[in-house]
Amino acid sequence: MKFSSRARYGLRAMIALAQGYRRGPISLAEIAESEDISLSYLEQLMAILRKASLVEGTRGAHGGYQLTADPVSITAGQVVRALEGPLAPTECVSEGGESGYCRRETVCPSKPLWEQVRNSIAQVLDTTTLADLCSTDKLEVG
Amino acid sequence: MKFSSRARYGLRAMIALAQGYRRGPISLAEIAESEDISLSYLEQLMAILRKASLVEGTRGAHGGYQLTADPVSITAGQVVRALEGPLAPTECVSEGGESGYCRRETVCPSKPLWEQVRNSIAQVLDTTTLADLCSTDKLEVG
DNA sequence: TAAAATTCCTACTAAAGTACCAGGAATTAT
DNA sequence: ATAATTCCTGGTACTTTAGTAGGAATTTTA
Repeated sequence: MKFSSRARYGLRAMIALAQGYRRGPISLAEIAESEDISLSYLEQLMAILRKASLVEGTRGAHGGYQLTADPVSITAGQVVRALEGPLAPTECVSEGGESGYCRRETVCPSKPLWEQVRNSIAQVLDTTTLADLCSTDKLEVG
Repeated sequence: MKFSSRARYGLRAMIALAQGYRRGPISLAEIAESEDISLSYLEQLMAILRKASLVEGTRGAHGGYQLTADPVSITAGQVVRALEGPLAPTECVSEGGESGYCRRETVCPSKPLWEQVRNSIAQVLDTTTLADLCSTDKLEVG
C-alpha cells in the first residue's frame, strides 16, 4: 500500500516548478540537484507529466520545464494520477474502469470499504493544490 | 498504490469467519471454495493472521479457524495492518516508525500531504469492523 | 559556425515483491 | 487405521520498480 517514488519524486518536482512559477523555465539539472533525484530518472517522470499536459519543456541552453497552469489550479490528485494511473486501492474499485474484473462484484462485502478508502484518498489529493503545498503551514492538520 | 491481494483475500476470509462466528471452526477448504482463493495461499494468510492473534486454528477432522474476538471488536484496520504492515503511503510517513529515512523531513513540503492521506485511510479502516462488513447495507456512503 | 546546454527518446537491467505451488509433518475426530 | 485438517518450509515464475546508458534533436551563446 505505497505510492511509488515515481509519484513522490514527481510531486516534489512539481512543487519545485510551482515555486518558480512565472520566472521562466527551470532545468531538470537544478531540480535533480536540489531534490536529490537522479537526472535521467527525473527526465522520464517529466516526460509522463508532459504527456499529461501538466508541464511543458523548452529545449536548448537556458531551457527547462514550466507548469502549463497556475499552481492554484493544479491538484496533487492530477499529478499523482498522471504518474500512477487511476486511484485504485484494489482493482475492483479502480477509478473510471469497472473492468468487470471480479465476478463477485455485486455481492462482495468488502467492496464498499475499498470504495470508501479510495474516495477518502481522492478527497485529500483533489482538494490540495500545488499552491497549497508551496506554503506548507496552511496544510497542517485541520 | 494498491493493497495486495494478501490484504484483499485476508479480509474476505475474515468476513467469512465473522459470518460464522460462534458456530465452531470453519475449514479453509470451505472458504477457499466459496471465495475462490487457492487453498495453500489461504493457509499462508491465515498463518499471518494467527500470529497476529486475530484467529485461532483447530487441527484435525472438523477443525478449521475461528475469530479470537467478536466481529464488532475487530476492525478492518487490524486485519489490513496484520497482512501488510503499518499504513505507509510513503516510507517517510509510515505509522509508528519515523525511521530517519528521509533527510529532508523537516522541510519537505509534500510530507504533510502524505500524512493526511495516511490518516484518512486509517480513519476509514479503523472505524469499520468485521460486523459492519457483514451487514453491508449499513456502510453505503454516508 | 562551433560548442554547450538542455530536452527528448529508446532500450536495457538488477533487485525486490507478489502470488502462488509442492511436499510433507503434526494433530485430531471418526 | 484413515481421513481431514492445520501447520511448516522452501521454491519459483512473474511483474514492477527504480533506476542506468547512450545518444538524437533543438536552442542559445560565444
